Amino acid sequence: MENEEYMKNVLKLHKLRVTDCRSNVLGFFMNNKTALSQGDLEGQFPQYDRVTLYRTLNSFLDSGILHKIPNSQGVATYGLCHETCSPDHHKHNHIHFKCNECGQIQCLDDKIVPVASVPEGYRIEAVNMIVDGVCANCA
Amino acid sequence: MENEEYMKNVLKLHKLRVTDCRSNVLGFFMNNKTALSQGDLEGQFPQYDRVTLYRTLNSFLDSGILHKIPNSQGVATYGLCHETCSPDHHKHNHIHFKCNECGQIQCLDDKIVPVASVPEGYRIEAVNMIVDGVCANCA
DNA sequence: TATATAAATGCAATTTAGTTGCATTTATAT
DNA sequence: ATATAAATGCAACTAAATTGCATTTATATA
Repeated sequence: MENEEYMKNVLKLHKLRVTDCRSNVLGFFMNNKTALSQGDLEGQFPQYDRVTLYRTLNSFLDSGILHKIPNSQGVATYGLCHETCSPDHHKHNHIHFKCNECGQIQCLDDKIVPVASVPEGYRIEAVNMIVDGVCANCA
Repeated sequence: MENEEYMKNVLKLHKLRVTDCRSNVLGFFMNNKTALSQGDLEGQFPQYDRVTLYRTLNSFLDSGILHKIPNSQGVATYGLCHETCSPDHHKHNHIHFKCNECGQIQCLDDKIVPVASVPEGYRIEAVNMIVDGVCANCA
């Protein structure tokens, strides 16, 4: 378990009120190397209402603590923002990796998304790269 | 409207039985430059049951006629496979573009996904690149 | 061309993910 | 210490997708 004070500071820095739910959820993300879903939170924190967990995720999204990871449908997954993100300007130029064996989704924070090419007249606002395969643990 | 015979041949080539629903849905995809969702099909084909449309999409996915396009949640969208795909080996090395104005999702068939880099010991099986921005029509 | 059969369809019901409204509780600025 | 704006819990609801089953249909083959 990470330092409780540290969680509080992160929340305050993002202008969020400090509550038990937020501190614990943030700590869970910090101690996890993988992306997490609403379902993961429900499993970990039965003491909090589903709706509260949804709203916690959304407040973290809005404040730039988490980013949503695109996938091929199903459940939404979220990853910690390691770069400095503001609500309306997320910068996630790292690659996301989904292991087809264990199902876990990771942010490859040190793997930069390569430059994308689009047709004449198109404007790029964000680029996401999702790699599917087998992680080192499962290989 | 495309040639009815052509649709039938495509279905037969993918070892699918030829039905009205499948021919019409396939034709709709062929005449559309953009990716389509279940909802798009329901709007276009009120004569078919929702469940039938779901199953049509899934049979097209399984047989390699369509591929699923990753997104940041919401509804699933599907695009025609232009390369030759088999059920378990889809090759979609083109970039997907989502316009934030009109909401349409396109397969940029001639824009190749650049090479991804992953950590030591990771194996790559598929790479998806999704670009968000504004298309030429909306710019 | 007729027919057996495996597959596709339609309908009802269910599951799962996510959202909304509202009363109550709580964090925090003063 | 307290006013108040925000967070929580609960119930109800919406939307997306799935499952089971009876009926219909495509198609292989006799």
